[in-house]
Amino acid sequence: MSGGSNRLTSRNCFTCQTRGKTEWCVLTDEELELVDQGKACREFLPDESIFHEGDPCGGVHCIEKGLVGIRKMTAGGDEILLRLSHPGDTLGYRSFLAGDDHNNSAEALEPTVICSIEGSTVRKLLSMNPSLGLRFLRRAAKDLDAAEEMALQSATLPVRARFAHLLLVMKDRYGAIGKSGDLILELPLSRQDMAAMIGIRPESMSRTIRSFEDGNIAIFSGRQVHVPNVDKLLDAMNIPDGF
Amino acid sequence: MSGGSNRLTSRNCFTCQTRGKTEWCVLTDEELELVDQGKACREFLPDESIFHEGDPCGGVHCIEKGLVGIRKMTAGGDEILLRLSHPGDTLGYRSFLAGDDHNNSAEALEPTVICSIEGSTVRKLLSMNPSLGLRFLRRAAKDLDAAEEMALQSATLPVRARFAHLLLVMKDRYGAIGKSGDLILELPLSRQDMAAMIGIRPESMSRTIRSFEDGNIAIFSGRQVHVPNVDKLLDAMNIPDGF
DNA sequence: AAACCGCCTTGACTGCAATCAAGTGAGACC
DNA sequence: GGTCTCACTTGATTGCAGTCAAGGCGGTTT
Repeated sequence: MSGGSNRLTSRNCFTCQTRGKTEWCVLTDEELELVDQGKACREFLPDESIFHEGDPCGGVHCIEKGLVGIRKMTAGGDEILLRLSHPGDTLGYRSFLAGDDHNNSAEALEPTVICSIEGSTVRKLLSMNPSLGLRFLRRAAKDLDAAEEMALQSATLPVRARFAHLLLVMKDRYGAIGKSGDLILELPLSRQDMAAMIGIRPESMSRTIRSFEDGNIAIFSGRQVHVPNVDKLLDAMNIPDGF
Repeated sequence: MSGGSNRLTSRNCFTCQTRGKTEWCVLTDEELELVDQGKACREFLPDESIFHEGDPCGGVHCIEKGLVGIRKMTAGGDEILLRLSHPGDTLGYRSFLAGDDHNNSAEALEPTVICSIEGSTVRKLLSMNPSLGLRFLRRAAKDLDAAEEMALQSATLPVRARFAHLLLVMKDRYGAIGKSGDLILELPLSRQDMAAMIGIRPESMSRTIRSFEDGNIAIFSGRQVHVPNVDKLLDAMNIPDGF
């Protein structure tokens, strides 16, 4: 898939740092051996494509290291960034299970290592070890929740609120608490990718950032964000409604 | 859950008409006996609530008959209709699997019969019969796809396009072909529920309908829709983009 | 019959975000 | 150094959908 400049690399599932936190943690040594034999690992640089919407889906892809953006586009060429995927996340399981082609694209946002597992191997594992399926089921349930939450938001909330929400979500993974209880975010995204995450144009992103700075809600410099008062950010989420 | 006027009724899983098309079709007679014993069936009239957002999720609910709307609301009180669920669909499996409270509400839109299955029974079945989990996994994959499609649409497409898309989706289940190749839809929804499905206000729904009628794209009378030319409806989906 | 209610429609207005158009600044390449 | 490109910003304008307000229509109640 996606023939390109990405390089083959060699990895070992048994010593994989991230495996413990993934769906694959339930595998026995014997089953893991199967994965280790059958996988193919590659390195991707930022902006390199891992797979494209419409590509046939021949298996699943596990992120060992790096950061991946999942994109999806409309017929008209508008694109949104559906979500970010992190080490331990398995990509393409949805399309694989549904037996469809990939219905979205995955692209490295940072230097990334991906281990790809053949569909036949995955099928074998699912029938050998029922726990694996249940793990993925739980994972799908979570993803579904997130997707519905996002649909709800982009259907009902104005841009300011969506952006405030985005920053608050980012806090969990990319935030750090400063000395005086303030919040520092080190975002992994460009402005246009942030715009794509909440489904707006870059110009609107720029203006929204400006308005947050004017209101002292958050100060942006490059990809670093300084939030003096998290409560003000929470307020920005709730402006539209009177409760 | 949802104590109300809904009435108990008695059903038999072994003779259930819809079971063959559901995830439960993989159960053995022995396993099905477990379901049949443990289930509780109730009848709901239109507008009656099956469960509410925030209710504890004690199991899953299978629709035997009728039509159910899945709603979700924002902090501000705005509500959208996420999807319709039909006989054979199992409600609440997401919250159940994730171990959360219900994160959306289910409400009967037509006279409906619901069979509820205890969480403990479901857990037992999932461990007895691995195929059941895989079935639900495939189902979750499909739902996830639909949810992402919807998120994409409400983030990027204008109201006209979203409504055209809705009508086209409705075609599959509620459409019939007229004598001259035209299309007749018998919608199961009020105008305000259609508005809630695409995340707009009833006023905007009304105006959009009007504009479809003015453009001879579709004629509405009550819940019946007459589409003289499906291609025009397809066009309405693609107006925003130039390709 | 009259009053009421919820659903729907219509009109006037407002405001938010898209669009169009320029301009800035930083890094890559020659 | 110079220019090219690309991400980002800013400004001016437009247009779509939300809001507010009023009225119609059908069904039910009294």
